[in-house]
Amino acid sequence: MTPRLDLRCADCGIRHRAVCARCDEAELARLEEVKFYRRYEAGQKIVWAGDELSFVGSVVSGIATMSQTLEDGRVQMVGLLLPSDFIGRPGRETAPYDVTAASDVTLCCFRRAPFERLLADMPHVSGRLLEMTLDELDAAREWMMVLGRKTARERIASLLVSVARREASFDLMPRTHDLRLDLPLTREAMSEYLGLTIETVSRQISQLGREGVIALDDRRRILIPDLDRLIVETGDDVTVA
Amino acid sequence: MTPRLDLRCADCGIRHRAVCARCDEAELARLEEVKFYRRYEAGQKIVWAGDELSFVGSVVSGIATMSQTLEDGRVQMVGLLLPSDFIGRPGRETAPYDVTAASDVTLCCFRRAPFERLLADMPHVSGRLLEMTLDELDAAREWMMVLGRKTARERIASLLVSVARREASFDLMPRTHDLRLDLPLTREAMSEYLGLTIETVSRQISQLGREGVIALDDRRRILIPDLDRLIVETGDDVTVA
DNA sequence: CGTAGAATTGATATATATCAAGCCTAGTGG
DNA sequence: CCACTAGGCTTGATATATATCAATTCTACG
Repeated sequence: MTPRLDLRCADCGIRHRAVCARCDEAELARLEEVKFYRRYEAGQKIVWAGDELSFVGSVVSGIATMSQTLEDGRVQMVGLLLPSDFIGRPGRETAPYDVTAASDVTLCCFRRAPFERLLADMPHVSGRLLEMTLDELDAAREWMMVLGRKTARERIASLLVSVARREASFDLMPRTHDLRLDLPLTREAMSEYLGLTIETVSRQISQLGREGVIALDDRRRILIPDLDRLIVETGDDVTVA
Repeated sequence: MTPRLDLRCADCGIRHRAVCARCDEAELARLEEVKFYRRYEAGQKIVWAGDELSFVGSVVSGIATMSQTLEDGRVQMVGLLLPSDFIGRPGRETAPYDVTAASDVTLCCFRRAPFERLLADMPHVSGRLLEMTLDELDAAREWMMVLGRKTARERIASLLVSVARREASFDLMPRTHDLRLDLPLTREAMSEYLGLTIETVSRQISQLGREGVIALDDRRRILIPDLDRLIVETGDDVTVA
């Protein structure tokens, strides 16, 4: 599970989903020359909002969160960074958000300036980055619906389903039985993502548990006996989803 | 104010902000060959969610809204499209959201397939599109904070400030006196954007009026005597903003 | 002038926040 | 090995912001 720090691109788990997904051998070799890995322990800050962003990179393993804080301390998570997701933005010097490791995290990094130069003459990278950015934009908009219009229960269900979907698309095996979700988020992190308080998150999770929609293994491990049932609880249009 | 439908790119008001912003003469000529204009009246649907998206394009004048609807009718706006904003996404065949003209709208359009081909060999366009998409992503994330954590009053203030900022950056003249905002949105449209009900929007606007933070001209025309005061009401960190 | 949609305003209901207490669980040190 | 602790979580009681329901009032338009 823990990738070695001298991982070759060819052996990389996110090879086919990250910014480098469309690169050929020669292009990979070029990236390989300048990439470097970084590791963070659960809880560590990866980027501070407002600081200079000296590097960009992809999440290789683990989960990180992006969040924004108002003066008075209110916090809103604006993104959940799963393996293959990209951190940082070309053409911007300071980070707009805090990025924090929710679990142990490994990043595959590039110094920002050289990466921007690569972008200019590797359309396979810039094209993939555009595609990923458009996907993120869709995800952000879906989340606007969650935050603006959904009930607490629907928000919890939406979070679980969206993570379940991402995990499922990773290990493509057709799951015959219960989906077991590893969600390394504290109730506090969930509340920050969902625009709720810890207490409301806790109550709704308990409630869904009591009703058998989900089952709680460990406090951070959730069992989904019937994904379709959970999807109904998201409030989304089932036909589209 | 109303652009002629045979507008030349060189005379176009959004020339320096839209996807074509970085194009040189030769590139513009190429776009000019395939572009076409469309006009919509206030209230008209421009795109239906789920339908095939046969074209992409830029807002030349007017305001449009992007929104998403749940089965049970709950609506959330996920974007406000002002002049120079781009509609549609290369590499996707069906529209994920409804797009509606809030005022009379003129679009500068391209058929999707040819546009995608252009993208491939005009890095000035694809690069600019990436940049615009990253900006939209930031805007969507800022809105997640609004929807997840801000009070009704702060939401109203945030909407007004964000539109005021966009307008101000258009006519760059240093405003010496009151900012006059033309906001062609019904209370319903605002409530859909803000994740509130019409009644709450109305009450908060009245309240801000009573306190002199804003003044109401016409029902759709708002006067901002002191932008800094309004910014305080957004709850945002003033030092950053 | 009359009508319809938009907006305002008031009374009340309700979902979620807030305040508060106690309970797990993993890790620590005696 | 076993208290002991601290952080995370759960649960309960109450407060509150916003939704909901309902009645007017505006405004534009035929």
